[in-house]
Amino acid sequence: MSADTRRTKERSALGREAILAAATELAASGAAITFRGLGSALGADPTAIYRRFRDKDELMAALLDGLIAASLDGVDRDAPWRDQLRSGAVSTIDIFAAHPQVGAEATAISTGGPGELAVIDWILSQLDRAGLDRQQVVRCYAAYSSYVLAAAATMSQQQLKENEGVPPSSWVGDLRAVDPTRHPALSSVLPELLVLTPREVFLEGIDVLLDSFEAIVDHDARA
Amino acid sequence: MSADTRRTKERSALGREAILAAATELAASGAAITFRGLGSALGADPTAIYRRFRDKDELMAALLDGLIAASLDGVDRDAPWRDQLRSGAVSTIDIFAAHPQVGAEATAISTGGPGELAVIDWILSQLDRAGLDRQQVVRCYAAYSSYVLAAAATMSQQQLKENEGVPPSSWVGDLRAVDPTRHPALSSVLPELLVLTPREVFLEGIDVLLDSFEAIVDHDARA
DNA sequence: CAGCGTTGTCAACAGCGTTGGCAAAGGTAA
DNA sequence: TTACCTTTGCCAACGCTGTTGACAACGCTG
Repeated sequence: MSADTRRTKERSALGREAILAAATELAASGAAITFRGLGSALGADPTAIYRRFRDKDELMAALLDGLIAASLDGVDRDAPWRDQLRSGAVSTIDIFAAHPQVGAEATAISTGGPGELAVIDWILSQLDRAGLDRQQVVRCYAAYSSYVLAAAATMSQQQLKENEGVPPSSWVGDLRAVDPTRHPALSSVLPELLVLTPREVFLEGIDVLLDSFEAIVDHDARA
Repeated sequence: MSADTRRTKERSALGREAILAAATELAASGAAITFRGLGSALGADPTAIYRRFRDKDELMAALLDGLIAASLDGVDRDAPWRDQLRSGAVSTIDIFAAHPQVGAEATAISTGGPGELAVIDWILSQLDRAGLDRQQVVRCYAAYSSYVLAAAATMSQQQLKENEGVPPSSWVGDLRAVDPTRHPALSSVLPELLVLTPREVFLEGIDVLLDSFEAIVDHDARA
């Protein structure tokens, strides 16, 4: 209404941030992220988005970068390194599960955005604090980040399926009809497998990974 | 031509296996898997595929199951457990990288097919051979399989991007413009990070994971 | 005032998965 | 043989998607 609120270059209501905010909200609602849906959510023409983003890939990358950045917000930056890395990982998959479309449809792993840079730097500094040398910092960073990102993306897709009506089956599919003679090792631990949820599976992996990091630290401290 | 070649029920050239073979070949060629493209590759109408598969998800799941099963073929089933698990993991990501469309477009992690069952049983029996008890077998299986599958799917997408013309950038995006004051830990190990390829990153993760499994075995043997 | 770059709108295109109707081809029984 | 019925492949069409080019309205600058 009043012209006071707008300053230079604020003539357009459709800035990058407005679009990203609407898209994030859309993703959180569980709806698919489409140009037409996004346009109607913004009260604007769908193609107006092309004035801010070259194509959908760029939009999804920016969206993904925002999610990655948000995964750092819940982390206590004064906690021990292991606690920080674990809570960051948990926070990541929770945010991805809350915005399934972004994680599932984002084709690129690397966003190249500020959020990704901040997270990379944070992971590296935690591993440095742990007492690892340069080479092992890189090695452990690679294992940690590829595991967390890949698992988060995977869980996004699984979450999508559940939202679409597919019943929350066991994370390992339908195993009720497994033949004990053909797959003895499988049928022997079947009860334990069936109760696992994808989230628990992910947490197991993270703990195994962090155990391994600690073992490296201890081993080096001894030498 | 001659009617001798066909026997009972061979009237249709479009069995499930024929479709899957054509789709696998199509995926190996790098082309996108679409009903129309698959139809022309088969010399048949695209919609004929619907007589064998309910929808594209079912087709992709069957395709994925075949790839998973194939990842076991190159493994020496008499080798030590650690060598088997490592070569199985490498074989998995190589096959996924060679058929990027399948890994990238397959929405479901779990195929429910015979290939998946065989691989699950194989992983579990290797971990059992390693000397782990039931609970730890399940725990390590969860970490291993979720890591391998998630990383393989991720590398499929990355491979897709490269095939489409995106230059083979560093696995962690464009980091040349990183500010040392804002991201000190990052810029300190930047040289080591930039030379990493996605494949190396994956292998680092696998070795870290297998190290961790061995540590569990040793720790239990001592107690 | 005139000119220019920016921004939002509109119609349209090609591609995708998917559906229902229809015709031809076996197998089976009278 | 004749008649039927199920299976199988073809065809046209639908609704959805991302994306493009042309066009009009706007604010800034000379």
